[in-house]
Amino acid sequence: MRHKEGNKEKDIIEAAIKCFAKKGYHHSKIIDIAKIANVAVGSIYVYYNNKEDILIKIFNNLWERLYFKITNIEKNSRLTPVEKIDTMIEDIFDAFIENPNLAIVFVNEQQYLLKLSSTLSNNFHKKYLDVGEIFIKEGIQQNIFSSEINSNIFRIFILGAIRNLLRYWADTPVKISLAKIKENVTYLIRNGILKK
Amino acid sequence: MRHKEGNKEKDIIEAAIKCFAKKGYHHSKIIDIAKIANVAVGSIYVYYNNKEDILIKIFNNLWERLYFKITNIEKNSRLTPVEKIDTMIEDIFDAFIENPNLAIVFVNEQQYLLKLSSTLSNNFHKKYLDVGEIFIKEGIQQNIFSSEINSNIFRIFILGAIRNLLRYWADTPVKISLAKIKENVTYLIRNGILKK
DNA sequence: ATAAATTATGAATACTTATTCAAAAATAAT
DNA sequence: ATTATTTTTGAATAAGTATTCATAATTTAT
Repeated sequence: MRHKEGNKEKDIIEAAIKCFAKKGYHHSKIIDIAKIANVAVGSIYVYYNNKEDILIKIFNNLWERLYFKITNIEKNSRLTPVEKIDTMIEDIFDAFIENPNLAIVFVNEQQYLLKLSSTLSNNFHKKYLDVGEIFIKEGIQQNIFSSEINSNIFRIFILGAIRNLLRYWADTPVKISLAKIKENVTYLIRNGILKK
Repeated sequence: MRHKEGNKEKDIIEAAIKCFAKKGYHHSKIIDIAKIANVAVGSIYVYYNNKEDILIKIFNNLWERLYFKITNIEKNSRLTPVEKIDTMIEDIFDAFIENPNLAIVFVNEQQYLLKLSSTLSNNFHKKYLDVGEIFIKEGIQQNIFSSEINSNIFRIFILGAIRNLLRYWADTPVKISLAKIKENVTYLIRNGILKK
């Protein structure tokens, strides 16, 4: 049996991330992706059902990795709720440090994808959010977080804030360091803007 | 000279908002918009240069209105920096209360548009952000806000958070009231999650 | 009432682009 | 070396859809 030499499947998905980041999903043409990946147009359809399928797989990979990390945080009973949220935020930032293009695709196409991915069987994105909400509830139960906070609203609040910052950072990586952003986010979440 | 009876220009832009909200910009067809607006396909091209032009005008209208409001806040010297930010947040939420569809279009297409609108002459969006940043700097200068906060990061942080909450709210208006969301956002920005 | 000007129409056009598939190339098995 | 199997290819196909424009309808002016 013939054994594949290169890894076209991987080449294609990496090319797609580059292309989607640069032009956006809807403006990326299959032929663009093929050129970046150095394969023929037809080859893409050997490894993926269609264009949408590529995007779905990009996201599923990402959320699977993040879900793996958050379950590790959850298992670590020595961490306080504050530390859990800090670590969770750190993991999200870290996931994008190695791949700014992925960050851009994430912030731009995530919403479009939610409509499709909700039908997927292993929805790592949903699972991830559920664990995140548990952390907030723990903090409130343990009387560490203010009980005035609605955990659902907070979850959406914080993810939106991070997403927007990542987009900004990914677009202009020179202007400000991700470490600085991470620091500010952690501070703002803990203390808000008012001076103590 | 002939005088227009109805207002097709307005009908079209309102139909476009509905359609973009429901299907997304890229999946909305000109013929869809024409049907909703009760006009012929050709009429759309009488009032707008092309499909993109409609989207650009939707956003320009929105940011123009918000810019008008924020300049009024700026002029009101009796307000403290905290009150200014509170009012600013309130205005953003209010702008979408009357038109949930506009909120959906805003959160979904804003990013795609930034690439185009940056070339526009009256960029109300940019002007708006600049005034917002002034409020933060005032607060830090007057020693009311923590000086650990980077005003640029905060601006992006807070707008991202609001955008994400609006999207959530617009998608599921029954689950949670906008008033409740607004309340939580104000609280979080002031105090963070930690109990005092 | 007629002409002039304006506004509205939608079938036809032109263009883009995702997807297919028959054939070729590359590799493995005999 | 020959055959079988797998992988790759890209021109051709198919489908969709933004935009145009000649014509019609409507309103205003004379």
